[in-house]
Amino acid sequence: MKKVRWEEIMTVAARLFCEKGYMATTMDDIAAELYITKPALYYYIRTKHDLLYEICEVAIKRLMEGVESIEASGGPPEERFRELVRWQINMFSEHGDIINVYLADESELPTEKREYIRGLSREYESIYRELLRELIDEGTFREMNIPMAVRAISGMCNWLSNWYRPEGKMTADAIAGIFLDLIFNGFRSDAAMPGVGTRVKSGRVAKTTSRPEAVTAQAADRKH
Amino acid sequence: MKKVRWEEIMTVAARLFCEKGYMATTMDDIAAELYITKPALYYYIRTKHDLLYEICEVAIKRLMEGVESIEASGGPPEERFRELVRWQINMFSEHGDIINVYLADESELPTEKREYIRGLSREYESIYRELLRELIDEGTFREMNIPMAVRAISGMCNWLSNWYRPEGKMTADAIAGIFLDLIFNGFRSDAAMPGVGTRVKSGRVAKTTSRPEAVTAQAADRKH
DNA sequence: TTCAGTTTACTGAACGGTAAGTAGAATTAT
DNA sequence: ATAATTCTACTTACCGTTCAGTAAACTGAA
Repeated sequence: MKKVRWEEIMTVAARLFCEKGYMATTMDDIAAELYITKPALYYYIRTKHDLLYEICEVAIKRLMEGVESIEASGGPPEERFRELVRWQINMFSEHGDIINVYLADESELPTEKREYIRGLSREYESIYRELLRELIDEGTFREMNIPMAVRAISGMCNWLSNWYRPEGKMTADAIAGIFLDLIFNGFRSDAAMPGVGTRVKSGRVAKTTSRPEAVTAQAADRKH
Repeated sequence: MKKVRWEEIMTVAARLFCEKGYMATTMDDIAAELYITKPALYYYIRTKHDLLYEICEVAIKRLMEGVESIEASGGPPEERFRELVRWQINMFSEHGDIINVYLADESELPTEKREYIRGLSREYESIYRELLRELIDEGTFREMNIPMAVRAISGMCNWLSNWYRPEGKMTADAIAGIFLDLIFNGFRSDAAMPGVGTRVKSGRVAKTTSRPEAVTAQAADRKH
């Protein structure tokens, strides 16, 4: 079955692009990993760029799928927001190769395909902005510069590509939990509120805290 | 003067690596930009990797310089933390090319040099962790998973490499102001606090808020 | 016999890097 | 002061290698 083989090729290509980078991976590398020759590889694909394009498309579409099903769930904004962050961070453990390739090498795509992918990614961002708007309107979040807040949150999440290891101590869910705790409960201590002195070790507000989670997690870079 | 020419070469190389990526930039590209031939370029440098290495080293060292002078200033932890975030974000406007190359292509360095650079970057991170520790100990911040909080903050800041344009509407200072506001004052609305309604809008501590800043800022990617 | 899937053998272009040579300015010797 | 020498800053021409991609022949199963 051709489809099966094609998916194997995509998986291997994504892994190698992720490990070494798109430009540094040769078609011979990919072929060798599949125990075939380079021309055999070209029997299934047209160009190297196509490979990258398919990977990026799968990545952004998988991101969108999650977003759409969360939006369709009709839950309260806060829960939808939490689900969204969890989904995005989960991508790094469930589909690490493709999301890392997408984040690192999307810029290597030929202009037209790159613009198409970026269009999808703008759609994705706009959902984040709308959700933040809802959260502000319902009074959960305060007024803020929405595009900048989205960039801050995206940055926290997407930066996982620079340190997260699936085999590490921190699970994606644990990371999402900590990040959401920081977003919803802030960094500041209750005791730091002007006025009273002693710290109340987050009385009730922050009971979704992260404390029990491992306090360390090793880092090491992805590209060898 | 040879030093002068060498600095020109570094500047041009950083710009091209930033625009097209290290791997996609050829030595002829760099030479052409300097109106000389490739061998003339090799009169000044040893290898292509050296070029990348020097750029990364300048980037991380400039980051460290700032950190050290801030630490030496002996100000209160909160002010040092704010200065640190401002310094880091300012790197993107003052030395955008080198920091972007450092963040994007450091992984292309040959093993030994890469490890040296990563050692420096670990030192840099540990300063962040220590500062967070101080902030917690003095009661400004609550107990938290420090390494994860550092990653969240680094992510917010370093993600600038994916959307910040120096010629855009948002200045580095404005961005730092917004991010610091989010970190110190959180996302959550005062009204959303359970129990009692109004919270003191952090009397003095947080009057550096971002609200008046532009609510939008265009994004577009760096690599052509 | 057919044909999907594969191989061997190759092309053309581009790459990082080098060898060898040189114009002209700077330095030294006479 | 001038002639001889050395040095800086390059150039032309090229090497060895690697790359994406292809033509055409082969193989084994239905």
